[in-house]
Amino acid sequence: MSVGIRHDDLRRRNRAMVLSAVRRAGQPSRTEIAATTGLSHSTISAISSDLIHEGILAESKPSETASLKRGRPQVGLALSPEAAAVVTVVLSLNFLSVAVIDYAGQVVAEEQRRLDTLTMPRDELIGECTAIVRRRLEDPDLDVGSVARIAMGIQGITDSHARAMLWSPITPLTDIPFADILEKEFGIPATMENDCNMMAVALQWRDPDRYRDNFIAILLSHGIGMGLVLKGELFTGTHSSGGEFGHMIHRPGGALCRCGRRGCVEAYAGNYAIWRSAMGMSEDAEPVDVGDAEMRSLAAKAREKDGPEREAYRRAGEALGFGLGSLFALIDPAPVAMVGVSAAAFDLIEPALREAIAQTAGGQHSKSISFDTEPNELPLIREGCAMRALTFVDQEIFAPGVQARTGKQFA
Amino acid sequence: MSVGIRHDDLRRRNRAMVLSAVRRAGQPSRTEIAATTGLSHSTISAISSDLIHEGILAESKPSETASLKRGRPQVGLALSPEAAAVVTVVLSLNFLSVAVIDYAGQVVAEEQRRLDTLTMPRDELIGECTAIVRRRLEDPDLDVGSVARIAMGIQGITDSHARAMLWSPITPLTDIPFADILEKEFGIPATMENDCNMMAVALQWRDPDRYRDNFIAILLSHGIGMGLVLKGELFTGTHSSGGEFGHMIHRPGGALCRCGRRGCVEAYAGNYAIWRSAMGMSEDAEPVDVGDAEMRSLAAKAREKDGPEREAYRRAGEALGFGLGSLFALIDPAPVAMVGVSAAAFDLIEPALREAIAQTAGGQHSKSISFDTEPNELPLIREGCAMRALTFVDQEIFAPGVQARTGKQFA
DNA sequence: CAGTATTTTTTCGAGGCTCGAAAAAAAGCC
DNA sequence: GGCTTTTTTTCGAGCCTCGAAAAAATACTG
Repeated sequence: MSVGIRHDDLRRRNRAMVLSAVRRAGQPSRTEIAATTGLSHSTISAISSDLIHEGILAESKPSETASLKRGRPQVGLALSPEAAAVVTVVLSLNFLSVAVIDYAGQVVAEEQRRLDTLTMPRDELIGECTAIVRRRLEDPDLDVGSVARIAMGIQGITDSHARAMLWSPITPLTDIPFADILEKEFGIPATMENDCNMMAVALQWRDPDRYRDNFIAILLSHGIGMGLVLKGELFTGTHSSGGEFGHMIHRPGGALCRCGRRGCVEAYAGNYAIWRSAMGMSEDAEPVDVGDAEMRSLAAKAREKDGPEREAYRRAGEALGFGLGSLFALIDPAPVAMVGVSAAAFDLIEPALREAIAQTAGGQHSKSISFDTEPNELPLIREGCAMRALTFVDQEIFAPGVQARTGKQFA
Repeated sequence: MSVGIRHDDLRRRNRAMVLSAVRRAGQPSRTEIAATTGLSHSTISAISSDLIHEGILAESKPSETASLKRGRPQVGLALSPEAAAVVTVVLSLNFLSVAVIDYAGQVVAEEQRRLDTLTMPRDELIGECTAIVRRRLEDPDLDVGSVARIAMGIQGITDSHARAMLWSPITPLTDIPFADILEKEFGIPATMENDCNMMAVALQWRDPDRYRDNFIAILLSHGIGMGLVLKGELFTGTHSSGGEFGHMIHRPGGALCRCGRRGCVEAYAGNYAIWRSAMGMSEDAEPVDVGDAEMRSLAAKAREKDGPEREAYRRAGEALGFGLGSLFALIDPAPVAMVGVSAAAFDLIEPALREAIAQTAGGQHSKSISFDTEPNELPLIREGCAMRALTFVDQEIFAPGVQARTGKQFA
């Protein structure tokens, strides 16, 4: 049951609102903030004065176009970079990447590392993750505010509380409580996020006009993943991280999927599935890892001439189309972003995909569905993790209950 | 962008919260309301005193068990029946039913009518709907507060603003703006709701323990419909009313569906599909209407001995299972209520359904998924419409901005 | 049966928040 | 340099919620 609004919540929520408006708009003036939040000028003045005194916001020079206008120039408000910092950790197949990001969202330090995730034992994998974070945090050159949050992203299934990796294609290991591990190791609140969800979060910040209330981010990589935003909010399941779009059933009893079941969308559209089909292998053949370079040359071959390679992409498009069609039957069509190495081959996938969608209930407006492609998923995932961590700081650290705020103010 | 909280909103929201607590709990005392809302006793005292003076709430005798306890007995607060009234209109195949309901949720008048919806011309269908409402409203015996809302429910697709019927299986007519028609005719705000969504709303009120945050209501009738509640809120699409579960693709290119496409879940699990299959007709045969009595005797035959009837139900279960499995891959498993005439034959459907789910990604916890059945959909739909209309009154009429409230208070 | 204990509800003053109006500030314009 | 325009701050008023204390209404106890 939702809870009543107490009097103290008022200021707390409006503080969060102001911070959110500044993060979104970049350097809005107090007047602009008043307009977007619907609060009065006096309230915005009071809140921003507080935030400036607390070192969370800073006044910046008026924007360059300001000199054209008549009256008193607007003073832009910006996030104070040194107010806090966050750390992002992205663990993907054979690759680990960490970044330290200031409160204004700028990357101030980073480190990347290749490692063999598929064969690494549990302790070693965890050890690599904590070690790389420790190196960045203990770097004497690092000059940021106190680190307030760690957000880790991983391909696979995470639990619904964003605490643990339950299963991932990058390692045979399961149920690693990364959030707890990082919190215990560094004493900093941490979360474990699903990669596709972070892609969706990043898209929402990168292009809010296109990706606002309802959209879908699909990862076309070794596996097929999905991040779904509905009504402006990330949709995550009640038990696990999010939609297992790749494991919707395309053909009951069909091709063998990495998950062990048959007929999943991924068993037709994952890299290994496209490869398997292009090589003329059986649909029952065990999934194998295919490198990005191989996939790119496969796509080149498919573009060159009609043959089993092109047919493999066509079948991938068909599977994705039926999957999307079923999804659209449930949630109404929405913009789609295709991310990952096979998104670079979307020209080979799109025709069959559109044809399949058109045969489904969700395909009534199939022509109006627009697709965007982004071949490189890692920057998106990192960006999503960063924004996730930063908005947490905005809302939970810098706009807490009154007690905590005054505590900080006079400490 | 979400908007800041203005000072006046505070009281408005807390009033709404109190009304909601009373509607949910029945006859809670002020102390109980304070506990569930988290507001202080003084605030609850002030708000409920207002609401009582405005005639919206009334004190009722303490509950019978009160006499056991020691101190001052709790005074129950109840919704004042005469504070307002709402009207529900449910239009289904060959059947029109209207009820007038008081603010406390009791039916105070009703009328039902058989009519031939499939052949009726547009004007006549609209005319019947407005006429039956007019008769109930103008009945001199009717003794209720002013009617504040009309909620109409219909099987089929409604637009996302709950204003119009876009398409319905009960009539060849399309795009009837019932909400506008009713508003214009009676000067009372009206909405046009989807039947399955209303079933879900009703279930949430009937059994809040079982149907709270995430659950699914599936209508097994001529067509297959779904009402979906996620995070405690009805999920409706952005363009149309809700999930077209029945038109998810079960077998690409498969059996002919009423919608004209092929392979939809409905083309295997709708009454007409079960009938078609049981009678040994082709999967391409045109869908025909099958009466409830025929369906019941079909189910009886299927229970009696193994044969084409039993096989037809088995195939229906398989289609429903794969559809549910795909859905659960996206949203995590949740309790399911099967409603409608074929829900009475769920014993015939369930084994194949569970088997199909177990083969899908959503089926990991398939044994834990629980099904409930309710053969009669009409009472549920009406109840959902009633609650929808009443909660609208709670929130929009009795907890409006400050101006309107004081206006009402002193008028 | 009167006094005490217990629980619910109301009252009352304090503190905090937002708002509107007016004032102050900071420019460009003439 | 005065006037206009726009932004920002200041200030008093009005609400709202809260906590503490008081009042109300009952059961228990000897």
